Amino acid sequence: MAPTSETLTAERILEATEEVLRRHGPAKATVVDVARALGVSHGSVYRHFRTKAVLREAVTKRWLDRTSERLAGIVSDGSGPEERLRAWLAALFAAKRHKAGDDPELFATYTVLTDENGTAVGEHIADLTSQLTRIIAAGAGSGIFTAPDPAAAARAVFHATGRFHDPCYAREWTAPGIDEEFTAVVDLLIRGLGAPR
Amino acid sequence: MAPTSETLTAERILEATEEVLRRHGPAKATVVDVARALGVSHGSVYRHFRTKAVLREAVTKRWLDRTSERLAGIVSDGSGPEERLRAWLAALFAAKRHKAGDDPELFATYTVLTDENGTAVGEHIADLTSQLTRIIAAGAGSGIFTAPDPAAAARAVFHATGRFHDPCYAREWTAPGIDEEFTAVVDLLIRGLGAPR
DNA sequence: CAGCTGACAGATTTCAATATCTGTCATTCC
DNA sequence: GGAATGACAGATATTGAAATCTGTCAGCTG
Repeated sequence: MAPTSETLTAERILEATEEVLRRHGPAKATVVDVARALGVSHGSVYRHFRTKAVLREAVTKRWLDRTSERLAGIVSDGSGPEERLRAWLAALFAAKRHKAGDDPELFATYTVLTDENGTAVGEHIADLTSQLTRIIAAGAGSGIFTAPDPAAAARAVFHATGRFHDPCYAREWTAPGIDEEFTAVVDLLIRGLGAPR
Repeated sequence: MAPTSETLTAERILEATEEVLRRHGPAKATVVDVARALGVSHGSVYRHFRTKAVLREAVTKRWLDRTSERLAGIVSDGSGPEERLRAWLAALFAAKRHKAGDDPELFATYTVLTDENGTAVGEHIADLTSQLTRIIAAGAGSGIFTAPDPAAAARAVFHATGRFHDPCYAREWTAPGIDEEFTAVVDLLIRGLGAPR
């Protein structure tokens, strides 16, 4: 709909694809739609992305990366390890919950995208657990946490909090009492990580 | 296919329904199929179950209850609270993993049934957390665990181990390293529950 | 000549007609 | 007379023909 005369870049295609996905949903978003939105032929899109699947994967990666980048800021903020871990987990929960709550349809769209795309999700999770590992390793370094293997501890914490960040639980994120549940799990985990007294 | 002349009971209908679901899958299992399997008219089935949804719910409940009952045995076995908690969580994981692994198609069928049936699932989860509560309360009573609110602690433990019993993770239950992940999470939780040293 | 186009083959999706199913109930059967 | 039947209306699912989409590529365009 906007036949801009700028040169066609992968970036512009990704933006247009996001827009088409937002408008039409994952099932009806076609490469032809994306091309039309850019005012080019669909053959041109295939010059930048070999297949529709590759294009969708790129969009998915961008979306996931935006969350990772926001959280990265918390990893090295000023507070102590325990506060930082709490803040990071709370921020992860808040980020996912907002994505799901603010625009449920768009969230459903991206849930479909992530489902069809294990690789991008795997990298995203690796990203997140690596951030968690840094927080826990710092805590172990300063004697606040006991963690012989910080990476393993990070994975355990990540898995144990799945209920508060995994999309398959999204419908429960609006349930009353969910914040208490979150706090209960995080408290338990932090007690578990704590150095013996 | 088996026009037995026994009287038609709810029990017999449930058995036939399980069989039809096993054979045809959740999408194609019809009330007419169930009636045919019993050698009766479908009107007779409606005498015992008001709607198809009610029938499916009853089948779902039976299936879930079978798991609950198996686990109930562990709640009051001889060992100490920590071992009992470990054994119970491991048994829950093992039960679910076997259900998923032994007959993936049947598991997929019941996953559809549980998805369409929040109430039965809710009761099943209430059942399980109540068993967990008893274990944790016993541990708190003998000073092994610290748990001001055993029911809340039980819910936290149940949520934190979701990765190892929630059907939405079933595809990861065959991944290598899953046992180490399970142990890591359980260790962390048990450390978190432990009385301060 | 680098980038774009649009026609094309095969795969996939849509849509409307057709068939089946759900749930009811007047009637039949023991 | 209590349980079972089967015909029925409306809802849902299946099917196959037509439309659309994906991915390719020979040729156009600036």
